[in-house]
Amino acid sequence: MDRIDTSLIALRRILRATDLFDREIKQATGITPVQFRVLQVIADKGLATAKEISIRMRVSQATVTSLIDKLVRVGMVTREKSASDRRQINIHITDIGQQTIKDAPDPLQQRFVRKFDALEDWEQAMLVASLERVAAMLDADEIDASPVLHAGDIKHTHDA
Amino acid sequence: MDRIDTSLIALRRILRATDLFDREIKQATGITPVQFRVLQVIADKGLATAKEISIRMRVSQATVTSLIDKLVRVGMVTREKSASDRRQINIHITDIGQQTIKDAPDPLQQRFVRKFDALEDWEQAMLVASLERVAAMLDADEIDASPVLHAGDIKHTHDA
DNA sequence: ATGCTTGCTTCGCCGATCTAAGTATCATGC
DNA sequence: GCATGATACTTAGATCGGCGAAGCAAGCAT
Repeated sequence: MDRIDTSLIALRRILRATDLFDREIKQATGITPVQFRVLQVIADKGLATAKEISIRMRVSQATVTSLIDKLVRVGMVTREKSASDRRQINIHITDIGQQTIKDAPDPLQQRFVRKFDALEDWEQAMLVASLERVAAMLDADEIDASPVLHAGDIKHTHDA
Repeated sequence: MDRIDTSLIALRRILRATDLFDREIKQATGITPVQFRVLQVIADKGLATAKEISIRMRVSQATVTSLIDKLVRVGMVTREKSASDRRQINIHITDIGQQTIKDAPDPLQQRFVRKFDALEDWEQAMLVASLERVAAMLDADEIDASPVLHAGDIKHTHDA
């Protein structure tokens, strides 16, 4: 088996792993991974408009509306008309929502951090370099700097 | 320490890139990414049973049935009862299906292969090692390299 | 004031996914 | 040989995420 195959298989394993972690988030939080992501986006600044969310998640506003509906229903966010522009709706995260994010285990990252810490220094350096390399290889050219990822979005890190 | 953040960000970029490629597949092939994956699995050996597919893709058989239905409808695969075990249905890929895969080879793979080939030998070796390492780090423990994974195998963290 | 634009919701639809409940077939034990 | 149970698949019915089109409400521009 050549290197390319090996690499691709490893990549798929990585993707699959994130996929599995999606399911864990669902278990842990009671909401779906997608809804959780919305919650994260809102939590990022404490509030957000539907438009912002739809852009960051690259889905339609219609989809955002229905996702917000669900989060409102379980009391994790609230809708409030913007004072400055009454067309806009500010979506605020509630204490419950905040707590949900805080309690969410985020196993993908935890696992990664734990194992990463255990590596030798040179190995860490190699991994970092390699991951960046691969990311650069795969990145579409026009990707903006603030990715919001699927797969439950590896959170915690204030990404740049 | 910053290496972790850097790594996580790179990981996100990788995941995001694959997400974008999903959409490209849809565009290029006319079928959905999921259906395309089914097609790939079948193409892998020329034929497959529903059971095999459901295991490899980690979805229920019911899901596979409906996906196969769609591929049959567009003439990319055919169903044929197995001679040896008449409970089984062998799903064969048709010329059209074959052509679809050929014409729309996984763009992720394409891009990766192209860039990978351009790397120095030592760099290729490093990437392979690193990707495998990361995959191993992220893989749930009970999930292993090769073949079988049931949906039921996925452990949900009760206490850990 | 009239009309265009923007932000959000509603509506009707589809795809992927699941569980539960079938149907058909095989494999075993008696 | 046949009843019992396991296997392989399909059907039925549900939920969720997603979309586009149409609608409504509020700003903006001329």
